[in-house]
Amino acid sequence: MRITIKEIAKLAGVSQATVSKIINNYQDVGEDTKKRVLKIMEEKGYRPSHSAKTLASKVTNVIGVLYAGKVNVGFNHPFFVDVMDMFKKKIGYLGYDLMFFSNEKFFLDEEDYLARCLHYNVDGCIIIGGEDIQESVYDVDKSPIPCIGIDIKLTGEQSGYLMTDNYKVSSKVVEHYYLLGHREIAYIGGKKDSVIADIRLSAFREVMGQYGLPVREEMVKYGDFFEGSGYRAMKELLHAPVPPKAVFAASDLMAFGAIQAIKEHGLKVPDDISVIGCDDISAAKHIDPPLTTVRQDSERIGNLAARMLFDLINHRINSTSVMVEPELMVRKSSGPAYSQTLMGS
Amino acid sequence: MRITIKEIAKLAGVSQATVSKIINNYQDVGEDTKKRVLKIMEEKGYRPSHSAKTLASKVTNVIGVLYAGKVNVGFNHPFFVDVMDMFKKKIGYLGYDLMFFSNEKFFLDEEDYLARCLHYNVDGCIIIGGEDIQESVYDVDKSPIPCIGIDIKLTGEQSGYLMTDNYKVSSKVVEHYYLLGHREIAYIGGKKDSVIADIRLSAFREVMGQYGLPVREEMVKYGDFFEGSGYRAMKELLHAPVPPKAVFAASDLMAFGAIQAIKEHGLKVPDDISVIGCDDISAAKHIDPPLTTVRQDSERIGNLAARMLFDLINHRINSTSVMVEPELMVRKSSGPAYSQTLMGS
DNA sequence: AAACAGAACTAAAGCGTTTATGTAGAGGAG
DNA sequence: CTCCTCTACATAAACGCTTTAGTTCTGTTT
Repeated sequence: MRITIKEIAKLAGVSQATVSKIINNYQDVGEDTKKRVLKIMEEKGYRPSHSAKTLASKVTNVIGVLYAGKVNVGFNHPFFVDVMDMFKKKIGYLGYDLMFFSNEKFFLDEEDYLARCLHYNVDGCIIIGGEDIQESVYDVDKSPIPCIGIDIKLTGEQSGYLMTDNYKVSSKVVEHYYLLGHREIAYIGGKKDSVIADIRLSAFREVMGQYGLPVREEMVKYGDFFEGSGYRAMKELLHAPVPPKAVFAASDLMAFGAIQAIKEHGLKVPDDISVIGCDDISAAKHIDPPLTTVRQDSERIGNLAARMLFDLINHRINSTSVMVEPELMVRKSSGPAYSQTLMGS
Repeated sequence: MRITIKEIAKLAGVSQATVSKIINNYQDVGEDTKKRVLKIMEEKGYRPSHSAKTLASKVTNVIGVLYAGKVNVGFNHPFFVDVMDMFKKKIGYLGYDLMFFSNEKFFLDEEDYLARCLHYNVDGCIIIGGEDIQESVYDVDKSPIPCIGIDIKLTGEQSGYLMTDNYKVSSKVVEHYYLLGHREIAYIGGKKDSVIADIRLSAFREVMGQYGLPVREEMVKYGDFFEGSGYRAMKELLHAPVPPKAVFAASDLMAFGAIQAIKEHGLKVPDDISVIGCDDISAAKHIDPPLTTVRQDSERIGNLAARMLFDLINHRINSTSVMVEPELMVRKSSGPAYSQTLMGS
């Protein structure tokens, strides 16, 4: 059936050990035997068995990919997809393949992430955060398995994490609006219990304070990151006694909803009201007007994640965390505070 | 270190075989021993070793995911991402995990897909097509490993494939335009050597013929599926002696480019020129005007792929292929042929 | 010439499972 | 009471690789 080391050894007239050593680049093998054995392997189409190798050596060269959220953000989350794309490239280059664990039932336990990791004996894993984290992911954080979290704080001995500096997300938006002359900014946030939304909101409040700007509570709304909630929040804002002239939505989709609401209200973006989103999803630059938004550096995060995980696995570093700077993509949906007045005068 | 069957067996006072049988639900084990052993496994936190199990049984419960294209479409291809998302859910439910092979160097060979599959001993694999297929994927098609191709024709004994019915893609667009009164339709296709683009174009020609409509060669342009090429193609079309009133672009991004070109030319969509795209990417409904486009049923494809692969693995079916019907998403970018004239009169 | 060192290789145990084969004991048929 | 059939287990080999601890041989040193 399968061509094994044993057969190669027999054909080459050497021992299994020698063949194994050739495969693994040991030094104590003669040049000529090496050539002869390699030739036979080539001819016979020898393929090493991953399971046998793993069983014997305990090394898999496999990285587990865990989605920690209760709702399966899966593949189609714009930010995580970009991160993973880069991560896969980098970690692949370093010699690892990726294992995606199914979210469905597993041996004995339903959502036992650690069990999955131990089962496959992964060399390390990457944990994708998000909202509504399942507690059981922290079991692998605490285990000796090296792991890197994206948008989730891992504090284990062999863990590290990466996330966008969400404080800077808010501060860049506030600064941009401030420079455009805006003095009041409305905020459409994510779910109240979302960690990230929380950081952004408190950063927003803090930075506003630094610029000496007030934050009226009626100017703060909560959505769910999706379009409809942005639409509804904006409707409410438009019906406030003094509607805002500048809005910061914590996701692009909510910003889309907000723009829709503004248009329906007979106003123009950005002439009457400026809107800034967050994420820079691909649609952002195609809508009307092209959306000013905050872009997370997903490439850099994916790249760093791969490198950090590699170093963690090889004991080159200890537990670390890094905050990655976001970038403000200035497009057409944000404009000066008084353009309307100026045009009207 | 690791808790093994052996230890469980010793603790329970039974043989390894008995423990193994309990894990694998064999019938010849007494109820009370079963309970006792399960309890001990639970207490000791026993986790089966995948590699040992695989080595002994030859079954991995792992599906390999192969991207067959030379350019790494990776995770962020809108259509394939949706397909994979559904596929992962379904196949996970059936008890399989997913292995993504890195595109980078591998043992001995650079791009030897079959080697990867044999190395990991996958139970089956899913092959993601696209443009510029690497010949070596057909090695696994021809091998006894069950595989399902998405947008790639696999004809092996243990293979099957799924793709959108690209004939219908063209025919639905032509029919829609025909019903709106259009009699001439311009076509902006993909790369000349792209299989899928080719099917769509010849289907376009054929269906146009069925409706008795002419296809002037100057109304057929080739792009590369990206925005810029759609923009350039449209520019050319606009400068034709008789510019078209209806355009079918073989990708949404090219449609975006075309719309941009039309706007810059001082014309309106759809009043002056109608545009239809293909893919229904998320941005399509957000642009101005919302794009009429053809949607591939990625959920259905992912779902079917999982089921077919499962049946192939378990010898419930033989080689099969299915064409999945696309859906025309009618939005605002396509309108009646003579609206301009009507409005002008 | 004896002793030794290093290079090139081998033997065999071990990794954690599965599984074919074997067997002890209980119960039923004759 | 013996023989047979089940049931409920046990034994041990096998899976394909790695790795430790040798072993053999060649060449150098004293």
